[in-house]
Amino acid sequence: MPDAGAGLVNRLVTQRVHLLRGEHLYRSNEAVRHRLYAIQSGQFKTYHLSSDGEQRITGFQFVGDFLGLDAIGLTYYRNSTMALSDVVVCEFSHARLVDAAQHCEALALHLRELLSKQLSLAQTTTLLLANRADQKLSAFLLALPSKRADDEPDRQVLEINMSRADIGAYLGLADTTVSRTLSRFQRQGYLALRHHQLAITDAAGLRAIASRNAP
Amino acid sequence: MPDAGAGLVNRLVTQRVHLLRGEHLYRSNEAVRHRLYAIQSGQFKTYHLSSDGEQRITGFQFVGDFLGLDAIGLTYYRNSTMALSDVVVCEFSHARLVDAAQHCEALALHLRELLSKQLSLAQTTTLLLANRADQKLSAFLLALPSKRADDEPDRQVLEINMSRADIGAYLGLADTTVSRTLSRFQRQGYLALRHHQLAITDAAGLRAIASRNAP
DNA sequence: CGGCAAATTGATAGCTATCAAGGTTAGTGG
DNA sequence: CCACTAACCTTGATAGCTATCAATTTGCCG
Repeated sequence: MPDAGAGLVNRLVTQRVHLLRGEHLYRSNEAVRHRLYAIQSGQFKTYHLSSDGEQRITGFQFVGDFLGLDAIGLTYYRNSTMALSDVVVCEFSHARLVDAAQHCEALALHLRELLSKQLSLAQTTTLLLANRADQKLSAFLLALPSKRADDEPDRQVLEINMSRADIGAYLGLADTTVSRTLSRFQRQGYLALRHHQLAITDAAGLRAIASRNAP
Repeated sequence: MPDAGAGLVNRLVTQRVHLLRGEHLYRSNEAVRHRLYAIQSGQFKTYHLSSDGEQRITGFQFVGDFLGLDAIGLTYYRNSTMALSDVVVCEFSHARLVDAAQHCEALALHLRELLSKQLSLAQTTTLLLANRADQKLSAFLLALPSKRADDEPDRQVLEINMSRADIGAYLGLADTTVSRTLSRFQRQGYLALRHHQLAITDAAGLRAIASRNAP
């Protein structure tokens, strides 16, 4: 959030919600509670249930991302949002936020830009439609929020709390293909993976894979 | 647009823009003109240019869809928008729209809902990430806006102004695969295709293809 | 420690990208 | 109005990739 009304925004936070790994913030077909949520720590996944019971992952959300923006005009939630790790979110009342925005043009502008940015981002996600598995996966890994290692500039560390099956459902790949490709990336020295910790050791190499059409 | 201020909205239209097939409404990296556009007739495609010059289709837009919503907070456009047929769009000034929304809560609500709906839709597009070509293509065809034939209830007629290559770039398929799959759908009696006119003759069959995971 | 879910890895069949060759459509210029 | 050209579409053959099935291994939680 911008400086323009940090105190104001803090007064709009109705509560801080703690969830454990596996718990839902809301589920599909529940009545919309007209709340917005900002992720303070942890990771989420949002998904639809298809008619045959399969989960279709629509996205992963990280620290700083907002949840609930896509439910603003709705009566029932259209997707389910599950914590992939223990998480903390700030809860806002949408009505009070709108009310405040009426009297603070800076806040209103920020809200519009936030929605527009989310929209732009959701559309860009289409970049994941590359046709080869290594392209999808390298683009996916590079898009994840990561922390640069202090000592090595090209080494980026990040947390992968989602399962291989989740990644596959998101990218349109079988979980075995995700596992295979990650293993191959390790053998080829692009990354190191241990438990839920992933370190990208050759970001330039991954970018090359993600962007090349023909080898 | 809702009844709440139809006259008001009409006064916000700065002009009607006519474009020919192949012309651009705006291009990537152009300065944002702070306009919103509502499609009155025709079809558009929006795309990114990847580093190697390939077009990545981010979406197709049809009558009633809005353009420019994803550029609200930006200085430069992040995608290019091209007319796939002769088109007519209504141009709005974003600033004047925001100004009017300040004094008309119904309009403000409608705008928020519009953005939220677009966001929800952009996320749902992830459904196109199915792993088989016939699933992608059947889901794609069913999502296109169509007119029901008056005489036959199960027959839906729609216009396909985009090329096979465009569809392929959107779904993550080669253009030959799109062509092949469409041909097969015709042989199997799911649809009839002639020039840019497409008729879905067995929507239920296509839905079955789109939703089944294993045959 | 035991049971279970997740991850890895191998073998195989099926699908799709690629390369290549006509055929068709649409748009251009005479 | 017609011929021509370029882009688009279709279709075939082949190689490469991925889904699937299956068997282990690893890690997690009670």
